[in-house]
Amino acid sequence: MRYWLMKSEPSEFSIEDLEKRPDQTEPWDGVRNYQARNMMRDEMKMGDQIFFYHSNCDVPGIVGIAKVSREAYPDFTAFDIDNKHYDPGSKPDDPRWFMVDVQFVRKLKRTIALSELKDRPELEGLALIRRGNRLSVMPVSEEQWRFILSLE
DNA sequence: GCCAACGTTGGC
DNA sequence: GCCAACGTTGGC
Repeated sequence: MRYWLMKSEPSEFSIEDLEKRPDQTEPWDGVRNYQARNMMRDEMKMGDQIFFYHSNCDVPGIVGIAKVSREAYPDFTAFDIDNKHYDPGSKPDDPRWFMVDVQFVRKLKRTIALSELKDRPELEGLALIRRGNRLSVMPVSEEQWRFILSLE
């Protein structure tokens, strides 16, 4: 099993929104970055664990845990001309963008803030805190996963 | 293939 | 709201 971190703006979709879904599952649509797409399409497997990260908010940081509940399939929002993630270059018979479904596991007891993660030498290699990083889906090593949970 | 212009992300 | 750091686009 592998570990990941996925970013979402809580004003768009928060961990609370995921928890409130009837089956607590949601398609992770709207990713329009090739690196992030490749990880979802090629590497994320059923049951993989995910840190749910809130970005672009008062206290950016890790707020909860989710897991992969459906492996990659075409992101249908790319086909919908009225959707803000519409991409005319992606066709149903030749899709450009893929997504996975994620399912709520639990909220953390507290937000582990980005500022706190940056202070930890143990997390030096974490993609999230590399300068200029803007990836919305990124891998987390098992060691990093355990260490971050120990901060909770 | 180069690179300037432009758009987006996301912390602050 | 500002702006650094990217990624993408498109003219050449």
